[in-house]
Amino acid sequence: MITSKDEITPRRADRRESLILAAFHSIAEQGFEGLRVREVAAQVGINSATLHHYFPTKEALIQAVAAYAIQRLVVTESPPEGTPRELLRAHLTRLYQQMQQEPALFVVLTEIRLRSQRNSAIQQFVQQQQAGWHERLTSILQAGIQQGQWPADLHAEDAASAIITFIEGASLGILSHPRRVAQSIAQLERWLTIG
Amino acid sequence: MITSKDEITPRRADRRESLILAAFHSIAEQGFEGLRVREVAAQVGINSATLHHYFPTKEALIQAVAAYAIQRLVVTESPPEGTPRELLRAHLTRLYQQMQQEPALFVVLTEIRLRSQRNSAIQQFVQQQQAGWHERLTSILQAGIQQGQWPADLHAEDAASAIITFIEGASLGILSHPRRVAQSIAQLERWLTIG
Amino acid sequence: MITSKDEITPRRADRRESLILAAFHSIAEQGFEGLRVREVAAQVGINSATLHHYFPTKEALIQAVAAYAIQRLVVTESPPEGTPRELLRAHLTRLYQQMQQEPALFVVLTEIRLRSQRNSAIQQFVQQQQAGWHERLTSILQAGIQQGQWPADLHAEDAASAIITFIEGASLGILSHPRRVAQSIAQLERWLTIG
Amino acid sequence: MITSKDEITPRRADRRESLILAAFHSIAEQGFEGLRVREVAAQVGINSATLHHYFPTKEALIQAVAAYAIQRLVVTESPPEGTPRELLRAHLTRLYQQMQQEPALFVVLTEIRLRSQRNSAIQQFVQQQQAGWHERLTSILQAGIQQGQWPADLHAEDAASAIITFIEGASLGILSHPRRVAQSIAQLERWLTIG
DNA sequence: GATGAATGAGCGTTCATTCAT
DNA sequence: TATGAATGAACGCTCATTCAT
Repeated sequence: MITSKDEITPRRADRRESLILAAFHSIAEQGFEGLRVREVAAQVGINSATLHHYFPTKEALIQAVAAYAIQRLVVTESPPEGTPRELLRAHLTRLYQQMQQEPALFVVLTEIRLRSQRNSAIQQFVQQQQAGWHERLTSILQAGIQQGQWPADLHAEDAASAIITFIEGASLGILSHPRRVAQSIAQLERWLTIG
Repeated sequence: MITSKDEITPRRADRRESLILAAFHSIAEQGFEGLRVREVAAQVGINSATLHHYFPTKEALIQAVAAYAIQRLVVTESPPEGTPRELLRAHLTRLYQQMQQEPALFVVLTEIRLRSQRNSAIQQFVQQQQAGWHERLTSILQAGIQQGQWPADLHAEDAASAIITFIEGASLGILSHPRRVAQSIAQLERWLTIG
Repeated sequence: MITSKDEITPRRADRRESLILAAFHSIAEQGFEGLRVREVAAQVGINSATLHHYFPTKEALIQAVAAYAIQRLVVTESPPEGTPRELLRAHLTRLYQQMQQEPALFVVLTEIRLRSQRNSAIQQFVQQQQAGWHERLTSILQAGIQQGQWPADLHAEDAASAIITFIEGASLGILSHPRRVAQSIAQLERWLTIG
Repeated sequence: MITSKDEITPRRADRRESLILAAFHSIAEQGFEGLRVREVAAQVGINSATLHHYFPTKEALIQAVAAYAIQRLVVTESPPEGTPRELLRAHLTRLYQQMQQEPALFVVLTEIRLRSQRNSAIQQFVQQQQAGWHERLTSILQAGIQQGQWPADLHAEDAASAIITFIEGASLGILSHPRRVAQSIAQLERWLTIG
């Protein structure tokens, strides 16, 4: 027998997620500047006072969106089978595909990156993600160097940093300059001799 | 002999500039989200009503800041003497120095880039600047290819795009991840064989 | 049994009405020129932000006041028993009594008449009311002519127009020239041979 | 020889008049609500600060407009030749013609009438004008009664009041309901047996 | 007399948040 | 949990008026 109590928790989680998604899309379309608690609540079909039962403050909602967006960008997933070159290629390809399929995610991520400079809670998310991402890229590159797929004088760490910097630049350009981003990715792959 | 009339125009221009600068720093520190006309006016020591004497609306002030910031980032300057490699190297070095000396400019530029996706007036500024920048990079690279400084199979346009994408990523990281940006730049210069 | 739900709507309606009344009196005393939403809200004992809970804009409040004032001036009521002469007499008497009892209503109505020249929403209210009023007056007069209470050569329409014009002039004078209005009404009734 | 001093006074008077006219038209189009000192000044081609050399306050300008408008409506002019009936007929005809030729004057006069209820300075102008007007109408009517042009039981004073009330109602309707005003005037003239 | 610059006071409106129900 | 009502604080902006030049 299902009591109402059994349902409350999943319902609560569902609604939290709906609110995060609604906020996410608001930010994608109007930036943090245009984010309105009332609007987010309305999109989910609830009163804005009710939203505060799920997120005590607007800031809490924003943090949840930040966590959600960052987790959406899977850059430290468990590596599938493949040589380092294949892994790196797959990594970039996957990111670029995601950029094309849901540019909104990358717009939001850039908003978050900018906001992280003034918001320590968000900064932590970002730092963590970037650290893991950098580590993973470095380990792929180092493995490749050891296997002779890249020259021994390639700086694995620097190249990892460059890839991240690059992807962040692409995130910023994907919506307004998609062609430039495509060219950039192609060039990056050539430099990494995985093109 | 200096009459009062001679001074009136410069004074007005001065105050306009002061307001733009104050707004610029507000945006650098708090983003567009945190930009308040009262605060900007106070920073300059005037009443907010007086600010509207110089900028009819907040939006006009924002556009002036955008124009100012974009013009500060000189990426299409008349080329100094040098070979294409030297030119490109100087270009990147100069940008990186500017990033270190005034990271605020790059933070604001990123804010502007983001806002340009929702503001057509700003979008025009950005488009124009990016077009000029891309053109200049391409011409440097093509000249270098012709002179044999870069392999003939280097895609000048793609590389130019990659450099821009890259610098935009660096702009986003310069404040919170300066080390990563430094490594990235070093790697980019190696890829461009100008390191 | 009265549930809270039963009460919510009347409460909301009550407050709306209170606000309309407060705005009405503000207009009566200070004209549209002197109407301040903060003041209206304060008169009702609420924050001005709360007023916007009931009326999204000042203009919406003004329209509600216009509708209220026009509806207060009942000039197209279902006719009570009586001959056309009696009806017309009762009509004028009633209007004059209302002028004396609540001159504020007529002041506000004049403000509305003036504003209707620049405000199409209000213009509609006014046009509708005047059309209905004119029609009713005309039908009373025509009935009277048919019954021989007025000479056959009386222009029912013209007389109806004259009565309306007359009442509007009286509305304008009732506060500052009550004696003149009294004399005017007396004279009008004599001309209509109902005095 | 004409010195600049000789010219200053007439120039000053001219400019004052221009400003009054500009304010008059502003009020006619937008009411007192929409009257802006800056706009009036701009219409005359001067700075709003300069306007304050001619009228110390907005209120002073408004009073000047009130005086101007009231003086424009000549209702106490020295009587031309004619019988009382002819005089009264000419009086009404002239007013109606003026209404058709420059309805703006009557709109402004109604604004002034309304404002006079809250502004003692304007109230004086209005009272004075109305007193003179009423006196003149009464004397015409009384003369006519004495000469047998109107029945002896016509109340001269009441009829004078009625005419004034009537014209004020017509002023309010001339712009939005010209047909109704025309019918009203025709009816009034019939009642006065001057039609 | 004329003006550009400046301002204080105030305006209508917004919005995240609180609270009684 | 859900909400309508309420609010304080603030926002961008307006405007008559003042003042130094």
